Amino acid sequence: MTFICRFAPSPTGPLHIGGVRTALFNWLLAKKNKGKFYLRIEDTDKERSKDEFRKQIISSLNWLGIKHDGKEYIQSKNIKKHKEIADELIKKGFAYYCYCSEDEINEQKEKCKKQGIPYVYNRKWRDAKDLKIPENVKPVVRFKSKISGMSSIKDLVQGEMSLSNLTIEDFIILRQDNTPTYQLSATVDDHEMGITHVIRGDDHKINTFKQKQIYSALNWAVPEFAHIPLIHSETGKKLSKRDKASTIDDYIKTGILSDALRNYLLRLGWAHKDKEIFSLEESINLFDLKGVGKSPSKLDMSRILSINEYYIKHIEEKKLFELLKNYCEKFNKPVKSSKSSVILKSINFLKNKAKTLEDIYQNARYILNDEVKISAEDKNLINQSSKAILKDFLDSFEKIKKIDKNSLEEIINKLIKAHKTNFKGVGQPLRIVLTGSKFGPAVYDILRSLDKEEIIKRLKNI
RNA sequence: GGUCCCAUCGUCUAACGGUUAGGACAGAUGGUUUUCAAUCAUCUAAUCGGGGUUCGAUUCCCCGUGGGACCGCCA
Repeated sequence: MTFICRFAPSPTGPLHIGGVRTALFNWLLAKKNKGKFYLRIEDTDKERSKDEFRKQIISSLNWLGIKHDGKEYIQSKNIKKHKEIADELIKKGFAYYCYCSEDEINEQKEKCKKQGIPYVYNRKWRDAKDLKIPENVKPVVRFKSKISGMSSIKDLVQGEMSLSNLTIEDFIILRQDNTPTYQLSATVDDHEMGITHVIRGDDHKINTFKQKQIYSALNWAVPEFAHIPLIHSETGKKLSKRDKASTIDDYIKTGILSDALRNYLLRLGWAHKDKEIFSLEESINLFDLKGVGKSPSKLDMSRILSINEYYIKHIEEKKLFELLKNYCEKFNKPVKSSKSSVILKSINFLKNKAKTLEDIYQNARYILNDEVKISAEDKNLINQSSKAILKDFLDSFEKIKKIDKNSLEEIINKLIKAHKTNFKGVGQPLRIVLTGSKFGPAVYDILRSLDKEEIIKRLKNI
């Protein structure tokens, strides 16, 4: 069996992390089964669709490593076909013109509200042979939805879902301005693209019942559906664009690695035994719909950071350096080319206490900046005796020929004895003077990553 | 409100109807290192409630409770 999957976002806003996960699951399923993964831009809402969002969606997907097969489908280009299908449905008696004005509909809704009963369009024009067609109303086209019995769908994630057909109204497939609605366009396009598996958010469950009726009216093969639970924000609500960390760009800016985010998203609502870390290859091989849970899951930033930390520590250092360089360039954090080689050489310890690329950058600032700024608070930590230690250090340091662990250890151990202190007594003031911070890489690492003159300069600065 | 769906540590989740209910993140404690946010070790912590079915229920069924989604001429 061939698997043809798709991701069909509308370019009405930046892609958020829930959408990314939907795309990922579709892509994984396609790759696993050596099928196809298509991208369809659903841009039929002309008012809200923006080309910049289309671009943002594609670049977000690419950043995660998700590439669609073939060229992207632009839904609006297929409108003519959608209309033809609407006509066909009318001819075959599966759809009809409805001349109810918007006022009339609103009236109905009001009435229902007052009576406390749920609104469903009253199907006034469904079989209206004797009704007089009003001249001043442009009609919409409605699909003749089933009015009796039950429908059920075997969902690959949700299992059996069923509902009474009466709860589905005669939904609109062609608007007053003769443009197709989502229910029609998506169904026609999925059919034309030969989609075999639709993985989408479970907010589409009801749509599936509607769309399935269109499939059967047209005698089209119905694809398999898998409705995955939505991702909730940390506060437990539906993820919205207002949530801070909701778009891919937010994560890129934080300094999250794409492999880490892919791994996190994969494990959110899906599991394979006790396994936590999945390489790209393992993701593809091990992913299955059976492992997807039915309940919504909350976003957990500390977990994202933790997985990110893992990837930072485990990927090849050269690659990490490239990622860091790109990150700094993108976010306007200057890295002089003269410092580049030092950073590359030092990345093995700069990454040590870092959860994000931003953290690595912060750890590297003492290399990148020529001026060391020491906060007043840290300056207070350097008292008179610390100054004496630093001075003695400088004297001995200037004399050594080669900066290596042995020579440095010798100096520092002598100082510890001479000043009757411990390593901290020497190490902390040294770190503050050299980096401007109490925290950071090991003192020996710092000393070996800076030029001798630079160290002397900084030591004299106190 | 109507319809549909869901329910295991704080979070993500594992567990052919039989496990001391497991792992990871977070949290706590302790060790180590050179400051620590690194590292190692240990610990705390869950089957929403009530009924069934069964020798036995986290697992199956019903009811309740809680949460979510949908209810657009948006997608």
